[in-house]
Amino acid sequence: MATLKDVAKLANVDVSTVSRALNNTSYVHPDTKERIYAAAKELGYRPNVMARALRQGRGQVIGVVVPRLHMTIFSEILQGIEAQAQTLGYMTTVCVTEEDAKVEKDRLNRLRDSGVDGIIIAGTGRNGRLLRDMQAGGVPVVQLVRRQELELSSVVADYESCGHDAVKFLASRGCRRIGLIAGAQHLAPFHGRYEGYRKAIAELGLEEFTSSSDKQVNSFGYGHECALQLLDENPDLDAIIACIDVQGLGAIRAAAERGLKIPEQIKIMSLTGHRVGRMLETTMTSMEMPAFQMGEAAAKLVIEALEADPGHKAARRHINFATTLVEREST
Amino acid sequence: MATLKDVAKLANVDVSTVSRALNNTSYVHPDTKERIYAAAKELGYRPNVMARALRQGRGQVIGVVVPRLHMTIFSEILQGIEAQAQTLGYMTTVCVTEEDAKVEKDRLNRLRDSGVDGIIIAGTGRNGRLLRDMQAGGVPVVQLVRRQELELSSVVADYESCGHDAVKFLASRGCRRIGLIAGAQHLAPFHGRYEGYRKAIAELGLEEFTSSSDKQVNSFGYGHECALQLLDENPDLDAIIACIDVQGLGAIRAAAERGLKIPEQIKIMSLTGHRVGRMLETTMTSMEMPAFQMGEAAAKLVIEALEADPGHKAARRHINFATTLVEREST
DNA sequence: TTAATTTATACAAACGTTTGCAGGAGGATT
DNA sequence: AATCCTCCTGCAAACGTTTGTATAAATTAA
Repeated sequence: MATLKDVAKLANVDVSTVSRALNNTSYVHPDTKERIYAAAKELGYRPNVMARALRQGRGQVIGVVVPRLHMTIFSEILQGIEAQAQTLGYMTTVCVTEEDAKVEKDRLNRLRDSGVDGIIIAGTGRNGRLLRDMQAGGVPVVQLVRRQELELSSVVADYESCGHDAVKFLASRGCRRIGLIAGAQHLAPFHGRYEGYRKAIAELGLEEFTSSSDKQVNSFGYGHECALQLLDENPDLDAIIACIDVQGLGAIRAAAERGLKIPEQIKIMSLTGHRVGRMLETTMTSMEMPAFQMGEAAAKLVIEALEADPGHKAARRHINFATTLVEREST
Repeated sequence: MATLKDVAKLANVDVSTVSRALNNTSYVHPDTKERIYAAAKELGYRPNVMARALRQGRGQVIGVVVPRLHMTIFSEILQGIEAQAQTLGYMTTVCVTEEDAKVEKDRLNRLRDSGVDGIIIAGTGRNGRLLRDMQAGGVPVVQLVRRQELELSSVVADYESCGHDAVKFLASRGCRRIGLIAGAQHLAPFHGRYEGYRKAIAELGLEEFTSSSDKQVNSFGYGHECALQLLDENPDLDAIIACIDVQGLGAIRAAAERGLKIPEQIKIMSLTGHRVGRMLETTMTSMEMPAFQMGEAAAKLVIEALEADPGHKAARRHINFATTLVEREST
């Protein structure tokens, strides 16, 4: 691998001049520049990212921390992050926590040690202190999907209106006994959706039906179990709202097991569409989240923060994406 | 951030001694060691990964290149890679190519420049030269899912027997007119499955029915279009094999659109289960691929290669995972 | 014409590690 | 008593950049 030194030797100048020429960072005589470019090209010179990182104290990398990828919205968001980061010249390193706060802590420390310039995290909510420290230490942090610390920037969807609109929509379709698979209330997205649900139900003068479980919240099983519970306790339910798609699939299964026809006897919808809904046999109505764009936004946010002012003094920003209802066969 | 120098000063020794003590890389007097540990702890010392990377020429990072993540087997494989890499002390940086050879080339170069120690790639097959160069240049490369260069190690599933077994299975269920959604023949997994299909069909003395499209191969639309074509050209088809789950979903939709009952009138199965099958309304029979384990294997392979011998002289290894048939309601 | 400015280049330090080499102290072996 | 290990530590170089400072030449301003 050719180094700056090699190029300098070939072009008959000092390494500093080569550096300045290649980075356009100071005056360099056009002729010299020419010679340097030629030399660099001839040697196939490519700057050593590690050396640059050491010198500059940052390595053009952003760290992404998610609970999991498979069968979740995060795989799509990650694609958005990666695409945007690449176009801005950054690499993306990803850590999967399996929703374990210990693992999350460890990964965050590793990321910091490895010198990432910024962090995007869909967290467990139990490492707020560490995250604030990192932000204070000059590594901007953007919260993804789950907003947990107001002191940190975030990119989320409007969960409350999402839950609210879903109820209103179902009511407009004639539903009066609407259940919610509530999800983990300590996580903002689930809590927000519940709030929206609750308010809409109150506004309409209806009764609340909710259910939760201590299974892994991002799963088919969670939806299945909760839906069964809802249906068994309230046989006259006419709609079930699931917070995420895989839960919705579980609910569909549960309805089938109880011999209920969708959508005639019961309507089912999801509040976090990630385009699975339209692939099903009975396509599922859902509030679609612009996952890819949310990823792009998060990447843009964190990179702007770290490039704009190294002192991270910029005000925190909270970006709220609207969700759009897509009606399909399940309602 | 405390540096080695700070620790050295506090412990009253030279930085080199601190380095050796902390890395257990040479004799250090127990008392001195004690002092050094104490000093390091007091200062909250954490080694600077970038400096170490520069010095050692490698940064404990492996690069992963995939065509996409969302709704594909790669999101699960990536989880396996990440988990294994982390336990072996490596970070994972991920690049998404969208199946574009130009993008792939660019990402590979960026990865190389940024000093990754190894690469795991599910590639387009059009950058073989570059990949071989990288391997020759000391950066081990492992091909993932798609084996394209025999000179490089690989982790794949046994596609041929997968296609073969599927046909045999369907035949055992009484099917005689079995169609295949063939996929992109320039990609090994699809080609292999076709070969298995072809051979089994021949052994059974049956007729071949295949279909392909020039849509994005990893999609619902691909499966849908191909299935419609198969069904319209051969109304008496009694089974359709899709290479991957999302294609299978498309095929199910297509069958429904043609008014065919599953599994009575037509059986449908997928050859790359990634656990979507069991969540559907009509659960889908599929050859399940141990995606997570394949990811783990790939990570282990690439890390062993780079740690075992820096000269990368080790023989290439090809790991072939068996797939297991899981029968569900669609057959 | 002289002083001030701009342009162009080189020197050298720094970023924080790891590591080859040298050397001192002490014990064991000849 | 000389030699040879083993244990322990420090010095200094190196990894490949970026960047502050110095300086010389060319240009402009006064």
